[in-house]
Amino acid sequence: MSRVSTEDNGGSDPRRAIELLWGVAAPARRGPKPKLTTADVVSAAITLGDADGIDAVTIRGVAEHLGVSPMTLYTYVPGRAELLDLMIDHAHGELSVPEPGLGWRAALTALADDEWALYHRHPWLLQATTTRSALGPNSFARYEHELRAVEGIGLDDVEMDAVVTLVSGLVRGTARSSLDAARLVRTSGMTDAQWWERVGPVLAGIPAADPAHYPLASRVGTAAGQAHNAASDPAHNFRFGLARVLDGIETLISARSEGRE
Amino acid sequence: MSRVSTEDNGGSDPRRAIELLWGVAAPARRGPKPKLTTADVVSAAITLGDADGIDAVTIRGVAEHLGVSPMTLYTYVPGRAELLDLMIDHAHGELSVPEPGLGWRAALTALADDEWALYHRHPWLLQATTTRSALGPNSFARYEHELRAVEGIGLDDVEMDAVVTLVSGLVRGTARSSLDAARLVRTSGMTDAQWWERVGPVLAGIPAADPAHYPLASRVGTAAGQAHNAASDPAHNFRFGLARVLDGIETLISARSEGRE
DNA sequence: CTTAACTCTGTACTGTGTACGAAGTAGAGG
DNA sequence: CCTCTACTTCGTACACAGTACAGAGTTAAG
Repeated sequence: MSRVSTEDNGGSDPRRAIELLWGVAAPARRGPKPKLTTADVVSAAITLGDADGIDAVTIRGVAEHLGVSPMTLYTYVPGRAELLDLMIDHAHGELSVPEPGLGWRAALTALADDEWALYHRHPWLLQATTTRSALGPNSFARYEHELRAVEGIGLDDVEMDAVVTLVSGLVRGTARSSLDAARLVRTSGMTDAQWWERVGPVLAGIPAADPAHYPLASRVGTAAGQAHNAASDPAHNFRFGLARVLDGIETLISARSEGRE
Repeated sequence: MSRVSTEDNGGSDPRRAIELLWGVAAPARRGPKPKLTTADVVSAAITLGDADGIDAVTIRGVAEHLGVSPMTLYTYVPGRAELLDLMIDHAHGELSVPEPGLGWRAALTALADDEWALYHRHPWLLQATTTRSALGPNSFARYEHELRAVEGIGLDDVEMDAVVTLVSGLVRGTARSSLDAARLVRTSGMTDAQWWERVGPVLAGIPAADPAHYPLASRVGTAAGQAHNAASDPAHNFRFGLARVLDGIETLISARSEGRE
């Protein structure tokens, strides 16, 4: 199956998974010396994922990369799902903390830029579901830093949570488009331009697809396409979206401070 | 593999796929009467997807549901990837057109609500990648209607495109969280509350996870959790996010009209 | 009637996660 | 030192994917 994306865990024992995330494993008291560590496995998996996407992160693949038989990995990791969770939290450890004293707008921008870059370094991050597995130390720390950026600007706790979730969601969404587009170029071997050269004529031969039926779509689509030199420009969508979202947050903050004065 | 999500096409012949999307297939001139139509296959696939997610949409499963052998489907559809594309465009046909004359804010809200509902009716939509396959008639029509909502309010073409992409991206992102959360409850058999009952004690036993290390995160996380009666509330995130985004767009529109006056 | 196009299907190949059980290793208890 | 037992490693095997291929059966065109 030519598969490409978000995968997730079934309902395995959460205890073991959390202990692995936080690195609290009682070291083995007996038996042969392990050849590997859980960290080795995670790091090999990340190498594979960076190179060829989440689908390349197979038990067999990781094992081969480590020079070990597939079943050996189950000593270090309960299963593939938990391995993905470990990869995710590990990658989030690469995120840097924004300089303090930046002001909420600059701080949120820095966080967003950093996250955007992270997803582009590790595209598989957006191919794996996070829900409920954001319980690792690095994910916790990230949330803490995001909140710090919007603390003391007149929002209540629930609003602070909503604001950082909103910004983070924007980054995830636009980065996802960006990565999907890049992957499509790779897998299809065609750039956007080449693709349209192939597809344009086919579409032109279909009466129902006449641009006259979609006047706005064809005008605006063409304009946007020319402005960006591509059918879509996720980086622009990211910057544009962030600007709008921050403006919207600003409006909220103003409303709150007016209400109090 | 316990898989859960966005999948996509490799690099198959786009011509056949587009002809299927637009329904321009030269009917067979010879041979036995087909038992099925492509529409039958698509509709069976959607039934399966609605019931059990994208992973339930297997060639074998769809074939069985239709009472034919698996290989038979390849007469109607080039492969699984193209079947997903057809499902996507078909589902987008369910979207309604907003009443005309609503004003951009109400119109965008109506579009967003409609899309939000669509994703909840057909959760598999967000498990399948759309990029470059948004070439079907219903996807085209949708883009046209979105643009109509923001026409004539002082934005240029590139901005109009960016605005509808932003709103649509917000819906996709928040809906995705919503569906991921719902699926997790289903697959794990635990509600959010039950989950935290299991996980809380484990986390409490880990020194590094001491709330004191994450003061803001624990305060705000707790507050948000209590306010929503759940660890996260995607529906609230959707409404909150949409309000912020629309405010941000309003700021842009004001800036544009001031600049021109 | 012949032929060519078309539908349908059984078999088979590759690749996946992982359950199971056997084999080997090394510290703990005596 | 010997034995036990926890531990690591790994070969085999199973269920389930997508789909390539080849053959059999069916129908309209010439």
